[in-house]
Amino acid sequence: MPELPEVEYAAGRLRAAAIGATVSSVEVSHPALARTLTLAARKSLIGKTLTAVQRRGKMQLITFDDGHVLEVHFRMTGDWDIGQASDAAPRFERARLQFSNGVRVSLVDSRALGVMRVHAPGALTLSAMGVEPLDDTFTAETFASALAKQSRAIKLVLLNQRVLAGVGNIYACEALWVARIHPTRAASALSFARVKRLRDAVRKVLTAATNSRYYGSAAVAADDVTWRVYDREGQTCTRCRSRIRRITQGARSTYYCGGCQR
DNA sequence: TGTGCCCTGGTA
DNA sequence: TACCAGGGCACA
Repeated sequence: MPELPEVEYAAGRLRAAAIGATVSSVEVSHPALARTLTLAARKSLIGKTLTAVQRRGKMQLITFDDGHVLEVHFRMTGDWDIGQASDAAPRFERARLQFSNGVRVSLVDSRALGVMRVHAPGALTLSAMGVEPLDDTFTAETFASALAKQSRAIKLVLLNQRVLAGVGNIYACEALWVARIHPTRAASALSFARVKRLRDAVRKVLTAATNSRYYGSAAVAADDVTWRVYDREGQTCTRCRSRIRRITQGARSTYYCGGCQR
């Protein structure tokens, strides 16, 4: 599922295909998406030229020459399918942006949980979002300060986009494994040494995924990368040979090693 | 702070 | 055929 590395990769593909191109049509083919990408919103993009694609957390912010911003969140199963106008519609196509240069950008999203919405010039505010984990501003000190205010389990805090923007279930599990931290530990109870280890681990797993040829979780489909703990319930930990366990936190599965994550 | 909802393809 | 997966949000 798309987390920070996968969204960054998708944003890069969109940049390469559509920066400088002008929107000729916007179509929506799923009622759930039409609730946020309304007819008026779709019309507001017609004739506008795409000038930038930025990523903030798991969001893509697509800016047009008049200042309108198209916000896109892939949620669970979203992705871009980029091709030509003449191509057959991809499977699970939920929305389509057609550009005057012939490029077709389709949101494909099997579970249809993805969100697209348009913000008028200057209307978008992102102040509630947490720090970007790959930014230089994400230090052990700032992380420790943020965690000190959180009494909830560290795994749940890692998923909180107001604390850390872009980390999802997979990389949260993986980072906790790398840092050897038990997922149910209260965030505020972590020592500074553990916070530092976790900060480094988050950056390590995200950087590794971003640098991977297959870009993180996309590689799972290609069978080229296996996770250390995620989706490995009952299997053996590659570090200590203990059994990988699965628990539920916040209605999501958490995988961890019962031996080396304390 | 915890739970349920939105969604639907894949899996048991 | 029933259930599971889960990001983000509303609500209790």
